[in-house]
Amino acid sequence: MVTIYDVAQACGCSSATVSKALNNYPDVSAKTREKILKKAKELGFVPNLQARALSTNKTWNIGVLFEDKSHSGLTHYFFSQVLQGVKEQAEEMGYDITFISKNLGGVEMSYLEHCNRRKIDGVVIACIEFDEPMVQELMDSDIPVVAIDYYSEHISAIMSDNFRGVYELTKYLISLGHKDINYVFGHEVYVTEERIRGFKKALEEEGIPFSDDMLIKSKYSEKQPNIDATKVILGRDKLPSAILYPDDYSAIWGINTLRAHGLRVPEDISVAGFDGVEIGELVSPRLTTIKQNTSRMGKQASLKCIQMIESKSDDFTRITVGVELIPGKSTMAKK
Amino acid sequence: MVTIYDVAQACGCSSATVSKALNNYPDVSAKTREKILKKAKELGFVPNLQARALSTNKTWNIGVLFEDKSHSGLTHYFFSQVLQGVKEQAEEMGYDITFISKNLGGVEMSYLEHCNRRKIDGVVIACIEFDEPMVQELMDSDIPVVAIDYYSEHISAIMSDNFRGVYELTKYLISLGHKDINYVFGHEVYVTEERIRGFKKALEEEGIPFSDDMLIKSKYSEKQPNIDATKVILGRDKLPSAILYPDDYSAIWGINTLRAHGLRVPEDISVAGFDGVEIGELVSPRLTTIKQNTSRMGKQASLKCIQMIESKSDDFTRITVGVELIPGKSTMAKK
DNA sequence: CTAAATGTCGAAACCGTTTTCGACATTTTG
DNA sequence: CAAAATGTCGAAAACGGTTTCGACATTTAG
Repeated sequence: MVTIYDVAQACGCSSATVSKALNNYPDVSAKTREKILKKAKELGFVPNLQARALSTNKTWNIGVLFEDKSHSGLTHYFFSQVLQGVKEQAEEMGYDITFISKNLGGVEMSYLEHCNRRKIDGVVIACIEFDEPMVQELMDSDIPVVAIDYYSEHISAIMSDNFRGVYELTKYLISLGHKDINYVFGHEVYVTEERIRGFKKALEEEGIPFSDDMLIKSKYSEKQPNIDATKVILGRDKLPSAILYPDDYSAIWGINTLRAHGLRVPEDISVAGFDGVEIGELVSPRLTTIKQNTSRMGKQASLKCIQMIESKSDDFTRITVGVELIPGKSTMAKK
Repeated sequence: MVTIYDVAQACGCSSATVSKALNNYPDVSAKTREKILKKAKELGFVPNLQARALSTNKTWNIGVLFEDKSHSGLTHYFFSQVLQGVKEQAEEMGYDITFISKNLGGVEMSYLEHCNRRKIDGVVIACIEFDEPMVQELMDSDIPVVAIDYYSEHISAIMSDNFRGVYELTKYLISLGHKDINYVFGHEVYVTEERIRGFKKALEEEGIPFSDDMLIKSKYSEKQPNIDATKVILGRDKLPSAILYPDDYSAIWGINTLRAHGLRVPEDISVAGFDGVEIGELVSPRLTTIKQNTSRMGKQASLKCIQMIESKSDDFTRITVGVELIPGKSTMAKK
């Protein structure tokens, strides 16, 4: 391995000067700088990031907390796109991203300790159980943290405009003549609350009375709970004319369940999803859904995280990313 | 930040002894070890990985090359599962994974240089254009490298049993009475060659003559090429009774194209995919496909990479991961 | 022309570990 | 009991950079 000392020797100068030349310090003459850069390239010098980090205390590394708890791989269909955004933006700005786990070098440890050992510059948290004490510990630390789809007073966060999403979706259904709408919703976190708020708001604005049984509790991205929720609806005396599901996958399971029960979608009942993952395009009928701008969410997360790192400001911000209504063929005007 | 020196001072011993105690060296008495460990915990000592890496030359870090060139996100549906396997296995063995890009700290560089700066211990390459000179440079370096779905004489690689996959799929179709089978195949890489070999072998064993026009060239995971390929088939005088597509997505686009042409699947024509991603389950008719064991592929990649790192052996191995036929409803017995 | 300002460089300390090797104390062996 | 072996520890160098501060040379100001 050729070091800064080798370059110094080859140039007949000190390591300090080499370091300065390489880092564009002003106090090195153009001539020596030239010579040093040339020699460095010639010798194939590659700076050692650990050594540099040791003295600068900056690793150009942002950690990502991302667990596929269900091991279903399904959560990936949404979050892997977010992750791609995180990755692209970080790379563009010169940062690497590495996953934070509970094990380093064979030693079990908390997420925070992992970050501290690696001297991670900042962290993006996505797709994880935010209530875990370990996650909270990390968010409470003084490492810059950006969360995706999580609400807290003292943390920067990126979220879709969930309120507006469901609001617009519901308005759209109402505009198609639907009044009897059910909303199968995911587990109770802030994101879900916002969506339900959007649902109620749309109903209210259109003068449709809300009642609790319009809401059916389910889970995000899980098969059985959504099949069960659908069966609950099917067991009722009077069927709604439209159903919203927590996400696109759930909607598809819902559609399959409705069909198995002899109902046609959208002729007998309209169905909409949420997320706007590619699958909605492929399935027939093409799913009506709200598309989240996953790439933008990821990029914003990286951007915000890096801003926090570089400004050393610990001011937190909540950034809302716009969503888009995708009218498909799984919904139609009520007859 | 509390360092090893702080611990040493608090214990009234030298930093060397602290280091030894922490790393289970034999030449430190049980008593002092106890005291050191206790004090270290008390003071909240967290070892600095960069400092350690500087002297041990080991970073507990494996790099991952993973580019979503098409930006479609689609490649992710398969590779994100592989990646999950890579991640899980690496984490279990104490390694972190970080993505390798062409930019570090705002400086453009090759993948190899990136690895060298970070002193990555080893690399897993997946989902990338292997022909790129930069990728070749990395594979030719003396960093341990494991590739996924790539064939080369001097590189360790993980691959599905592609030959057997298409072989069994074809045999299955033949067992359903199909003789007139077309194979829409992806771009020409080793994986594809193997699959075509499996296709031919199955035909041969069943005494069905092979002809070149049974093969239609297309691309993996891309919409238009597969629609086009399907149209080529539709334009022929005599339609086949079954079509194999390069992957599940392509199969679905194929099905949609066939339907748009008035054909029913599977009644008029049988269709099969490849990969076994979840979407095949959701779509109707449920797709007949070959399921690749993505998780296992990823885990094997990490495992092999770490073995190479730790044994310092540069012997390369090719590991083949078994596949599974998933009979669905997109194929049926020929009438 | 002298004093001050500026430009260019290097010695050395520092970042936080690991590891070698020798010193010393203690125990074992003969 | 002396010699040898063993156990326990620390000084110091090494890993590969960055950065401060002072030295010296050169240019500018007065």
